[in-house]
Amino acid sequence: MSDTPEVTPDPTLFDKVVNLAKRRGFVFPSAEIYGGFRSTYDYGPLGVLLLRNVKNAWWRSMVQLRDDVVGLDASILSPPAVWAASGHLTTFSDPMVDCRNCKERHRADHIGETCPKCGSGDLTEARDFQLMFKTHAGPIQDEGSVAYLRPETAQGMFINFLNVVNTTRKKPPFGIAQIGKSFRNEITPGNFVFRTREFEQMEMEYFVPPAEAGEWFDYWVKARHEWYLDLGIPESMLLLRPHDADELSHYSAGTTDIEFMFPWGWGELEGIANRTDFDLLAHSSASGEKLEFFDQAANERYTPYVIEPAAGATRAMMAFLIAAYDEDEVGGEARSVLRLDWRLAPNQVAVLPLSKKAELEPTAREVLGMLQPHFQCDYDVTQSIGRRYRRQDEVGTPWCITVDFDTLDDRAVTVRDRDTTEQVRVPIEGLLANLMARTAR
RNA sequence: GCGGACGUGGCUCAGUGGUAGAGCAUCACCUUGCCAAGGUGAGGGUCGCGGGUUCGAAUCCCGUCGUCCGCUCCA
Repeated sequence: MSDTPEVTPDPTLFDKVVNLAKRRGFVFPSAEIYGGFRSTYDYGPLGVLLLRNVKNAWWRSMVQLRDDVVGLDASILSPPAVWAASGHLTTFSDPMVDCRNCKERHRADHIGETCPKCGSGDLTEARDFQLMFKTHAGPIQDEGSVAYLRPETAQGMFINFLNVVNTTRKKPPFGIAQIGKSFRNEITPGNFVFRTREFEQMEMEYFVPPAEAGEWFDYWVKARHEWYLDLGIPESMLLLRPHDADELSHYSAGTTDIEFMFPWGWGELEGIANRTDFDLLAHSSASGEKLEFFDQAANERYTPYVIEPAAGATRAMMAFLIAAYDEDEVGGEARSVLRLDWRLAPNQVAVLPLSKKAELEPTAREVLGMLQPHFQCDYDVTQSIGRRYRRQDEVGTPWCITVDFDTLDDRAVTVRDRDTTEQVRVPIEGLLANLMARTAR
């Protein structure tokens, strides 16, 4: 913590971004017409595009651009045996006591007969806090039908370790990547989509020979840090924070968090953990299957160590939104701009006929049809062109294409850039090439 | 789960016991035609939900749901 950069959180930013997200259709509270449902959010027309782009960027960097990582999409419902073996059934269940005097809550196993804050002995009975969502698979709700919603996607990778090894010919070092929903009964969800009970993870389990665990750990910390930088988060808003020994989770021999300067302070985006052989050994002994790798060259059998970069997709989306939020003044008027990387922007291109007059529409639709196979496009004819540029700025659209009356004669359109507001006249026939060149940065 | 604050059209808010308002936004028409122009008109709220007090409740009381802040918790 001593090397924490000198960056100050900006609490007003939280309201601005949350308000923008709601007003422009990124994120809505779930079940809003019924009064809402705590800690759940729905992703609207622009939010689903942004979130999907975040996940696609992760998948591209972790799977598509590598030959040592393969993908997986495992089930969310799973039997108790998985969570008994992983340790979650015990460590995700905390007996808690409340102090009736000062109202503080503590873990029963962390305190004695008295409340550490006020010294009172007037404590409630220990109550069990089960942090996993429990349900029943099948219509009969008895003990034999108990199932859990996964609290992390990681176990899906571990229990499919043999399946992947047997079907892909991968050898350590190699990884299995997965994006999907996880569920935790957080005691205190909050800060918008930062901590929710239902959330989306982007996790990768990288299996390595035990002797190489240290160097791969460093490799992934660096690689993941660079991913956020590459997609536009300033270095000053990111912090690499190694965990102290006493805060390590039950499976970890070492963890480094990538934290982001949220409006309320530093918050975790991603944790890179050395899970050692904890999980494979646990499932091995619980299931009776040998979750090992046989190294032909060395003629030896071993249980790989696992380096895990585990990121929150919804948190990352929020971080990109906050980092991209900007305001500037045009002609004395404040305007807000999302300076999102084009790869993340909900819409990359907006096609805007200069006027609502009918003669512009066929050409504008022709341009739209030409760009849609390559870019997510918006099409907007309502109100003045200046207002439409600003609407697009506010949701981060990098490029606007304006079709005007000259276009009908010269077959050229105006390309307007979000960040520079510069305009260039481009022939329709060269438009796609012009835009492609803008994406190559 | 505890304590505090709060909940009025899509957004920001005014209205503190007498039949719901403003600005912005949205839509239509006219006008304009490259950086939030103007005009006219329209739609939209049983005031989070439920109950109570009262002749009468957005306004007072109780409950509940949700949001924010602080605790507790946080793989």
